[in-house]
Amino acid sequence: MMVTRTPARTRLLEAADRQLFTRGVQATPVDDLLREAETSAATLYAQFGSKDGLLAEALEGRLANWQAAWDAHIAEASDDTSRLLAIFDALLAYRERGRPSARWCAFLATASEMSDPPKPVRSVLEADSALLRKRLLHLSHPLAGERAADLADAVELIYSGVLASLLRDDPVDPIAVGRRSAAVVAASYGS
Amino acid sequence: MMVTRTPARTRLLEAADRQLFTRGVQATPVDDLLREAETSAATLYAQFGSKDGLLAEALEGRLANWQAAWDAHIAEASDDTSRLLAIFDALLAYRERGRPSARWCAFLATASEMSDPPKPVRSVLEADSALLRKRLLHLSHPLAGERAADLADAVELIYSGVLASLLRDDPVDPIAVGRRSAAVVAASYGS
DNA sequence: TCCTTTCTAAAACGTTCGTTACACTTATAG
DNA sequence: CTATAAGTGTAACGAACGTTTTAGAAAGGA
Repeated sequence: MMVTRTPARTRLLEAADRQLFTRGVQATPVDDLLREAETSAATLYAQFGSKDGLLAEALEGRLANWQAAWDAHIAEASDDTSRLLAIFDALLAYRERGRPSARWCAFLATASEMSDPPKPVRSVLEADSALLRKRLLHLSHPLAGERAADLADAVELIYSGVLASLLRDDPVDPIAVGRRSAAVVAASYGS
Repeated sequence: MMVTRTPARTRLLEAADRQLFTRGVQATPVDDLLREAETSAATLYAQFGSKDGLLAEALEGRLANWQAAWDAHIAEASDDTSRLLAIFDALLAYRERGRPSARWCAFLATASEMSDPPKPVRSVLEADSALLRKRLLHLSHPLAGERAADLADAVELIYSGVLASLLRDDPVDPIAVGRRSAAVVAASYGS
């Protein structure tokens, strides 16, 4: 008799989310994902078509979770500046919650590994960058007016710096450093 | 009769520098390096021991070149602030000069690809991070005094952000954005 | 009961790739 | 000339890995 449990498709996505972005996509063999998900190769290829297909859906899940977390922290913020800086608070909460672990950023890591990603993967990567840029631009407008694009560029760069700093064996907390720097830059637009 | 030409060892290093960091380490087969270097597998393994050995030496070369370029731009700067910001000018010159091309940063890309790099590779990566941190701390001191470490952390993060931004298909010029942001942050320490 | 769908187990295929072995040539030194 | 060392081209090995295949089991609905 088979115990009712979460479907194989979900287990595969969870295993992919946990392994692909910590060990690296190329460094993680399909067999390891199958072992953690306690399923078989046939199921994976029936559900996702390929390893890249599974990767693409795992990235979509990350994007959805991140977008929701960011949303929540924007809603909690009380003034325009903290709404712009909410991205750092969301990142802090996102990483502290044991949720999906990763060495640094699943999207940047994937972009770094695959110089020419297949279409479904590329779409998610572009969607992530687009979301980042669009939201920061929107949040920058009340602070910087016509110069919102410049402020948004600066915050996006600092945010990417926070993520990249996780790759170096840096003792300091990059999220706090990034938030402080972004606050200084944002304040310089408030004249 | 054999024409005297640059030794096979040098050609291999040049080929590695040109291919490993544009296509990715794992994505570049040894055979492609051999083809560009116009040499044979036996020579590579006699000279470098392994593909990772060649990678490590290629990274060492990058580090030496980058250190020299940064040195030169620090020497050219006239005041403390431009000495601290010289890292961005050096990066700009380093990338504009056709020299060694790369998708973003050879060191961060390697760290991202290899979750547990072999010792010689790890050494170069750590040396790069150490050089970055040590120099920025030294250059921050005349500007921020006792708070030099904080300023150095901020500039290092922004610098990493510049590099990471090259991974996104960002239309804006990250080096200029980073230099401006770093200038604002540095100025905030000048009270 | 039969059918359909989903899942499972295991083996095998085909490819790619790092690495090594082998036989041979060239350059330099004694 | 000869001996030694370094370099070269080719081929092959051996392992890892993504993917496919085959055959069968479990579960639910008509």
